Amino acid sequence: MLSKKAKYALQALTLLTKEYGRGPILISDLAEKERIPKKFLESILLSLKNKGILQSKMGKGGGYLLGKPPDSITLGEVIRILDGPLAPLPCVSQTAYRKCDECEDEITCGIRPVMKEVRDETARILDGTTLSDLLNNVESLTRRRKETLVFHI
Amino acid sequence: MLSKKAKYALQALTLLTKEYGRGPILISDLAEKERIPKKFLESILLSLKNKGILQSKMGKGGGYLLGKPPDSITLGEVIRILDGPLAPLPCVSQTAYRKCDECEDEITCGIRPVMKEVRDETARILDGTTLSDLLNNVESLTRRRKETLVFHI
DNA sequence: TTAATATTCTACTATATTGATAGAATAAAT
DNA sequence: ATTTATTCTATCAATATAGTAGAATATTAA
Repeated sequence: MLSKKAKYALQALTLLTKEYGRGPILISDLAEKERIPKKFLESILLSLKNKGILQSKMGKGGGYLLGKPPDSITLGEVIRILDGPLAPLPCVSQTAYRKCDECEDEITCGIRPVMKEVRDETARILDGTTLSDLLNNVESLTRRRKETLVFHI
Repeated sequence: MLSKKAKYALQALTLLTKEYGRGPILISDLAEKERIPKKFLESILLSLKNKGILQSKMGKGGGYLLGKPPDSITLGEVIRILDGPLAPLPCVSQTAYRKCDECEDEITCGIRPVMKEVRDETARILDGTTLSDLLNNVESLTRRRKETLVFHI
């Protein structure tokens, strides 16, 4: 399961994507609009900043903004920063390989190839989806709902 | 990440698959062979028994055995019992749907369709892989390694 | 029917992770 | 200087994970 940290991050980033190119947004605005505890969001945004996903400006007129174009930021990138590797076992992670501690002999482990496939499919999807895609999703889903509402009047 | 519980379960089940049809195996034998803390394995096997994956026999000559044929037990089934739903968000789980607590409006959430795809691919793989497949993996990997060793003599 | 064997049940305990908060320090703008 | 915001340090509560101890129960066999 995705942690709240990662979920909150994606929510805040979606908002920052919507406002991309229009200057910095306050933490408190993001927190209020997405109903995220402000101090908690603060630490999330800071981690994202330290990894280059976000930029920040201190003082009046300051706040947070995307550190690069939204079509160059993938969900995989963001989730790995907040929740760690996507792989279900350390021994099949591409970005953070580690031997499983219990594992005697990785080469003949029958579980590994299956988990490798899970990690590859997960990475394919999440590394192939950008913040722009996320915003497009929201917009097309919102459009679709409005049409349905009109139809029902 | 898979918990140790689920990993241990799959290791023990692989062994029980190998011995399928040859009567019950002692917890202590499973624990020793797979280097799993015995008391911990005990509780894992009990959960699997309560869900019909395993059968048990008490007393002398007792132990654990598969509750149904190994080609009818999927990894998805086992992992859900020990780690809960496969889905990265409760709102995209097929077997344990719940509304995300923070989520105002699920219908227009841009994250949801992506996570739905992740859960669908994960379920496709894990519900499509059985204990027999796991054992086949081990055996073909072991064969392949032996051939390589011979080649190097 | 008693002893031995093995699972089952109840109840803990330690450690790590998750989700969050408080307050001082620092930087920028006016 | 004052105001505005992020940044840093420290801490905290709740929950989940990993593991342990020991008594209770069921089965077999002598």
